[in-house]
Amino acid sequence: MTQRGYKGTSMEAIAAEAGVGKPTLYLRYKSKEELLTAALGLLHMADAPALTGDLREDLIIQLREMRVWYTRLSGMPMVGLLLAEEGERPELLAEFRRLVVRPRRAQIRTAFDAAIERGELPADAAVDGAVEMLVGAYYAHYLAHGSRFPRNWPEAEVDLLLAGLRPAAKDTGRKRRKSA
Amino acid sequence: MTQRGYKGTSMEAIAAEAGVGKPTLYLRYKSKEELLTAALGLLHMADAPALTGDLREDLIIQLREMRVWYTRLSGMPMVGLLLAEEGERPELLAEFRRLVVRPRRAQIRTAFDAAIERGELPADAAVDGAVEMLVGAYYAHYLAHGSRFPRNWPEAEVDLLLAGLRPAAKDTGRKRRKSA
Amino acid sequence: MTQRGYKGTSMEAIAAEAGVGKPTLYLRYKSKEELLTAALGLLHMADAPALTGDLREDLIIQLREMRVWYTRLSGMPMVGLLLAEEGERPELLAEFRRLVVRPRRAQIRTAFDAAIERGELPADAAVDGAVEMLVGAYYAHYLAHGSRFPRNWPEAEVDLLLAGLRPAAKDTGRKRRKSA
Amino acid sequence: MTQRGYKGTSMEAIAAEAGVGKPTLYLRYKSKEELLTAALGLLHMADAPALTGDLREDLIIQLREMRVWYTRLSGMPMVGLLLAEEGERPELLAEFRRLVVRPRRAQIRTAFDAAIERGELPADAAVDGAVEMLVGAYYAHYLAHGSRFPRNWPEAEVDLLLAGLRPAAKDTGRKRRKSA
DNA sequence: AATGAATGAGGGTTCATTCAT
DNA sequence: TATGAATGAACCCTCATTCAT
Repeated sequence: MTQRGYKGTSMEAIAAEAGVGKPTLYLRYKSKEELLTAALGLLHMADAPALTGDLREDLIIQLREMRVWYTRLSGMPMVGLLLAEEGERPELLAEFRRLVVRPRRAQIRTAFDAAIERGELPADAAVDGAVEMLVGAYYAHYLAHGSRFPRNWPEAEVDLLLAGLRPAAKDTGRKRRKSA
Repeated sequence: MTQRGYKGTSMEAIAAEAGVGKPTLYLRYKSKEELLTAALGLLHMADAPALTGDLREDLIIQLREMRVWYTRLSGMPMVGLLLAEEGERPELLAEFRRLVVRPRRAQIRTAFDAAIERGELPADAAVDGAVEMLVGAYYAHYLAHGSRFPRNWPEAEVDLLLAGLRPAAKDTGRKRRKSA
Repeated sequence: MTQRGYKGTSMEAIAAEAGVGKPTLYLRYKSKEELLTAALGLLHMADAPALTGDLREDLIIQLREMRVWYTRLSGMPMVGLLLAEEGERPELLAEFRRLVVRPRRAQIRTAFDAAIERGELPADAAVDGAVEMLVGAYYAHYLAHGSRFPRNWPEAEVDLLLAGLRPAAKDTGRKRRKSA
Repeated sequence: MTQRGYKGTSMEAIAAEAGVGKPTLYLRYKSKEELLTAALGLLHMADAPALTGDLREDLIIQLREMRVWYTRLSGMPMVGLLLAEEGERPELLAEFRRLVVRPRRAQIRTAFDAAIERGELPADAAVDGAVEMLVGAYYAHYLAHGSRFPRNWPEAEVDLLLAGLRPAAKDTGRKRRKSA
């Protein structure tokens, strides 16, 4: 389903893939919409990885996981589907938010919160904005370049986020220019 | 078209919206695909706004424009469509990249480059990554919260990007916590 | 189907005639072409009638059967369809050759071969040409006069073929002038 | 038109081929049907070739011409079209009969009649049947084998017709077995 | 509980035909 | 006289959905 759009995904195909007859699907789900909503439920995220005690490390891990998750589950085509269908079927996107978007953000926030607790970050750090930039960079990169990411992509993003562009005093030396 | 996915967008509907008969569409476009590709061509971006000489200001203007553009043109449902259909019709996404994604990035880069020239930023600043985070934040926010953005969203994002999360010495005072 | 040309034969019409819905046809046949090809398969010829031991009699029986077959199955419109569509869909004509044309010719040849074996005909008789003239006369008559044939048409054709036009010595008395 | 069936021939194509706009066709012909009927009128046959004084020769010439005519004008697909459409548009076949079938038969008859006059054939020879067999052999051969004819096909057919299969007394030596 | 068979509705596309010029 | 542009109707085909078993 995640590959061909809402209309492009046929009950026939779903039934065939599941090895059952079409009417059987209707025993369990009242309609295609209900079935797809339920199918989203299978997209549970992995449990949060243990925190390492180092914010940079934690964020890199999160980005890596995010990339893996999206790659494995054809996440971007699916997100596309949800965005495209939002006007007609907002529950699908809502469900995705509940099951994927919010949990992922919560995980990342946890890393930030731990850093704040450790005093690594000020208590009023713009955590929400930071989360948005981190995960957003993934979407932006995908949209611009497709599914190929440079190997050190998570590190580069995290370093950039943490240090900011404008060197407050001296360059930390971590920043790199990305090509492409 | 931008609201219902490739399969969900019927020539019938397009024709009706245009106030013409279906065959009339086929006078101008050989197929649905051609029509949609051509439709993407109408999504030209506005010309780059003049640079103000202040990087922060320039970036904020860019983000504001981006938001306006996406809002007016139902950009996110359309991006969704392109992502969802990428597997089947990659030319559509490619065209969108050519017409929208790359030009927008180029505009933003111009602002960064000017800042570098002015000495506001080091010559090796991670401009690509920064661009990706800025525009990505838009996608991420939309995906998480829909089309409603806080009024000061551009400022918040830009400040965060420029200063970074980790205060080099003392807080600049510009950062704010966003409230979801 | 046999009445209106390939393009003129609509799945809708076929479905209606069969008393089912259009999609039902697609359950059994992947496309219109497949359906028509399969429909040709139903045109099996009857088994060869037993040989009588008299060539003239055998040929007359064959021609009679041919006429009945074509009349009953709207054979000429169908042949027309196949000829008309040969450029676009040569498999249809090929199938017809396999299922109808060749078997009929084989049956008629059998009668000739038996006659040769009995010594009624010389071993080098132009059997192929004779077959072609016999069945061809049917097509020619239909093309010139439509589906109405004189009652003694088979006899007249056969006698003419067997004796030839040019009386070798004495008229056999069997030939008759046909009246258009 | 002769290549693609009634429905398969579009006014668009005809207009394009004629180098005019579609509406122009409607100035001259009230409908597609009328246009096609008129188009049949262009299929005039060549004038009858002069008689040679030898029946066999004359018939061979006729068959040769027939073959050339049909080959050049895609006659068989056209005949197919007419037969296929007979149920719906009998005028087309009627016109073809008037313009082509009957004139050709008349020409062939002329050859026979001359032979009768010369005393080469008995006055009551089955001329109609003979004509039918000659031209029919063309159709039958085409139907069975397509547009490829053996080089000596006219001679073989004529000889067979004139002498008949059954040797009245002695083989004339002209008959040949055709292969395929 | 499960399904093979059936279908109404609709999609993209093409065609003969007609306006408006 | 000629045509570019438009269209109603129809065609092939697919899909979500439902019977009948």
